[in-house]
Amino acid sequence: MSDSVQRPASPPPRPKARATIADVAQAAQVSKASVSRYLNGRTDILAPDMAERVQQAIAQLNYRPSPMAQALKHGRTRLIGLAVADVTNPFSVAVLQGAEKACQAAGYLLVLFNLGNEAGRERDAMHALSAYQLDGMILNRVETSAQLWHDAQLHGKPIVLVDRFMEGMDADFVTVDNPGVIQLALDHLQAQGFDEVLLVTEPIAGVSSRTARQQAFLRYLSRSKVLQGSVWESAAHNGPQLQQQLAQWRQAAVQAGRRPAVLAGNGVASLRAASAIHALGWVPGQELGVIGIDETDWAPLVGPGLTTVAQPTDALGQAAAQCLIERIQGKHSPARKIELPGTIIVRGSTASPKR
Amino acid sequence: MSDSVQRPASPPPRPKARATIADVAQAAQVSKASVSRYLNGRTDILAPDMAERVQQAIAQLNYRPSPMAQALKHGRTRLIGLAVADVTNPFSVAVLQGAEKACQAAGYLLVLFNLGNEAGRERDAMHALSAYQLDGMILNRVETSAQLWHDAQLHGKPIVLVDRFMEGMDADFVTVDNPGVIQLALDHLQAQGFDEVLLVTEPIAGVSSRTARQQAFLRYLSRSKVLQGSVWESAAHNGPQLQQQLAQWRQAAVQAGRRPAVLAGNGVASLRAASAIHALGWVPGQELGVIGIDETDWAPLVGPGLTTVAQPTDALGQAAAQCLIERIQGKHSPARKIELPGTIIVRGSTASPKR
DNA sequence: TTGTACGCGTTATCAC
DNA sequence: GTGATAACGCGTACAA
Repeated sequence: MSDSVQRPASPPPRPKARATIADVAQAAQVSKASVSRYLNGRTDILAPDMAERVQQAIAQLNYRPSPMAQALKHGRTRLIGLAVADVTNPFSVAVLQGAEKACQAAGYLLVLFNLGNEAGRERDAMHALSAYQLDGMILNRVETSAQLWHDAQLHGKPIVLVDRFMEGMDADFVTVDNPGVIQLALDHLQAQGFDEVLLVTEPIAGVSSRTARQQAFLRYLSRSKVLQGSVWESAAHNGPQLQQQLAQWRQAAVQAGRRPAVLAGNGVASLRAASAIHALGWVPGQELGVIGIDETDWAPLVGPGLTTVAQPTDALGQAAAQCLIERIQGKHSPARKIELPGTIIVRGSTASPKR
Repeated sequence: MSDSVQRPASPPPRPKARATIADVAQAAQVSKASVSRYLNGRTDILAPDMAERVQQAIAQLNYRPSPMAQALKHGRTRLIGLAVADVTNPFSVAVLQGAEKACQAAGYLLVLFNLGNEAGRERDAMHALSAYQLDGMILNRVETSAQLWHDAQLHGKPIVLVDRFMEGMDADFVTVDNPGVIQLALDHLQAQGFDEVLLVTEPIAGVSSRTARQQAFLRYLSRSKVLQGSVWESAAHNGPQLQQQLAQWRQAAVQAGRRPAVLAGNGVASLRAASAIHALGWVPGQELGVIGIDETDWAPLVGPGLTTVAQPTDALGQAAAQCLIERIQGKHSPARKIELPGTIIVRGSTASPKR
């Protein structure tokens, strides 16, 4: 077992260690301070030949400063956290991509936390924020109660909220223009000749984006002369119930001589609604109109294609990240709310109903 | 503009700093060393009353040791990187979830890198591996040429490959059993009465998983008495071309009195194939059989439902992470290859063709 | 212009 | 048993 001997001396476990600033200094025959200055662009206070030697030593040793050590020194890690409710939701991934771009451009590294819809893991994410000294955090999901994590826990680290707001938190908030999205959808349905709309949404449960869409929906209805509608909350695993509800609702509408359409509140709700419709043997655009918020890969494929209102996910992610980075860099201004418009993509599922 | 004044003094920007081990020591009236011992569970070498005081001080100050400082000390960060070719691919996300579970259970934090199918960003990820002193990395995509990053770059950090292997790298490799998956699919097609199969795959381009599936496909055909087939590589944005190819191929098959089916090589290929079929006005299971590797959200919704062979994504992610963690903890053994089986999910798209 | 010395938060080694 | 102290890699006053 001679290979299990542990030499207690300095470099036993890592065969090839990273080059340090000291190594560079030695190779270039200068002091660590000079190397540091070179790295920080203080070349104006450096003799050209020294800069030259340092430059070569760095290249030769393939040296990169250690962000960890830098973090220890002045509290910044150039790490940004992104906590999403559920990576499984394509919306989250799309926002991630946007945020990633902005972070990369600004020299930050994006760290993903998947909260998996579990409240407890949100606390973990907050702990990680301070433990790993992340410079800031983009938060997509959040317990609906604001009090749970006091700002004191953040140690002054900035936070930007995406998609879901929380009353009583003064943090920047980036979201799609929910009333606008609802209006796009309902204007379109109305123009196509539908007049009875069912909003299928995930359980509202205090989630701000769902509340906002529901309220915009109801407000639109209250002002419309022709549109009527109602709301159905579809929980996780009660597909049959949704299916039954859809059947009853449609029958009543048709018997009343109305033209029914379903509006799905987001991508998940769209999937549930499409599944229920599929299970009933219906075809979107045939027995009823269908429109969904959130564009998805599969929207063009089901039936004659699903009409959707796409969120500007990439822009949302970028805006959130840029917003956060400004805060990190010390911008002091009252909390902002950034609202971006959605875009309608018309397909066959909202073809004008036969009279 | 009085609020734009910058105080250059010490604690202006961060109002509330984290508690340090020194704070705890002072509050508990002991030395930092004792606190450290307490934290590392050396309570057997600690006077009970001291332990008590330290315990209280820690609770009172809400103290947590700084992973960064620990990293500086002994090179481990308890951070694991996961570099995926493309977060947009649901397969990546599913693997991520599995890996996350295992990491969480072992007290590691998973950091996601989205390579966005760009070769350059893979180098960035490798740099981050050493710069942020990640303890290891799970790699999904990799430039097809192995030499590009020499092991020297890793500074002895372990790497585990997922889904895509690279010749000449001795790293652990976790993958679905590709020949088994192909066999499941073709056995099923044959049993249903199909005898002319087109494998639609993303461009092979040296990607090991695609190569493996293609080879297994061809091998199966060469041994089968009834099945014939061919391969079509579908590139990113040439939907029309795929569509045209499908039409020609099917017509030839039918004219020869054969029963055609498409086998899509992964989720992305499934989407492309389904789109082309949709654009041709065909229905899966009607004009031709369709089966896809990778289960997707939308598989049940298109036509009579798409038959798929699901990869054990969660298990793949977990296995990869566990594997890596063993390496991190010093396990020395020759590089392993872990192969997990797939599962077939039969739906209407592979209904027996009418004679 | 350049080098020396110290501190960031931890842990490990040594004396006490 | 316990406490001072030296490192880890880096930035930066301060001294030269």
